[in-house]
Amino acid sequence: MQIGTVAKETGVSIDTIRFYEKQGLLRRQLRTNGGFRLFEDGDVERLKFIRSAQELGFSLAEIGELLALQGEQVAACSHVQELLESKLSVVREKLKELTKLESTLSSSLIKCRKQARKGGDALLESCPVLNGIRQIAHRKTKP
Amino acid sequence: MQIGTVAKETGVSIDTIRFYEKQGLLRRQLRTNGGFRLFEDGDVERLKFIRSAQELGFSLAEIGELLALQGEQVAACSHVQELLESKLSVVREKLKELTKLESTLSSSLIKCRKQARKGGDALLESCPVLNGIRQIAHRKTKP
DNA sequence: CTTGACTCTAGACTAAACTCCAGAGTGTAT
DNA sequence: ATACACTCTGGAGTTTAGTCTAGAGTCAAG
Repeated sequence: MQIGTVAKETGVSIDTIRFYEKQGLLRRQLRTNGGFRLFEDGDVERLKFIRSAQELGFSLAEIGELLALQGEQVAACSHVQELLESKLSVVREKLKELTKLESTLSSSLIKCRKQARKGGDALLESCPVLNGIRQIAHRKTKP
Repeated sequence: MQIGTVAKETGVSIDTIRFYEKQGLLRRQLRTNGGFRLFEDGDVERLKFIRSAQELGFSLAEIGELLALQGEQVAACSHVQELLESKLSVVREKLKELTKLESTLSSSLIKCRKQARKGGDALLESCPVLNGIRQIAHRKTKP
């Protein structure tokens, strides 16, 4: 498979694929005699993994670590265990924050819809969401 | 109030305040004869609003929209609603994937602990996972 | 009036994560 | 064997959200 095909298959641009290779997220590829990179299915998987980890808010550097952890062989090594533990706590922290955010947003949305159904009666300062954010800003008044 | 005071009060740096002004998130401030910016309580509120909206995952551009909407009560709500809806769906998608990752990582960790209890800590040097991470770390050691 | 803390501007710089480009070479269908 | 799509490299440019700098000016106190 050459780079254009991989790009189409993963939705990751050619430039980005080369960039990832440079960053060490993909191994240096096999090449044709002429120097064209040759990819296999594993590389496509890897790219997809990178993309989804990214959507979860991991940086490329972190994804590099995660990729290293993806190896099946969970080694008998306490350092690895530590690493897993810290990654996991990061993930759980993110989960918590996102959950909080989800509920804030969805309750705002409910208020917003309610307001919309009421029609244009309450004009002044009527958007509950904006008011809500204002309140948050106010609550956090700290030195 | 001058800029340093506002910075202290909001936790937003002086540079950042000037940057926000340039970006149109704060109005062009009144000035002293000498050209020093003069701020009022409203500006502090606005900055706090910006900060909390940011924590909810809004970009500065989006925050600019939110701020602009504060004047026009009627149109505001429906536009805010749109923003909210799209934010919310992104957040929910992330939550789903993060949950998946959480379970992957935690099951790896369980395997890892099991292995550790079997007493295989001797092979620290040959741990493939660590080596992988070391390589990345090495790459990142820049001149 | 001088000091010292503060502020001004324009513009350069940073980090991450791409994205684009020129100019050259490669692969393949006809 | 030539056209044409594809790929190569190194390096420059982009975006977001700031951060930093130099060199000049301002303000309040002593």
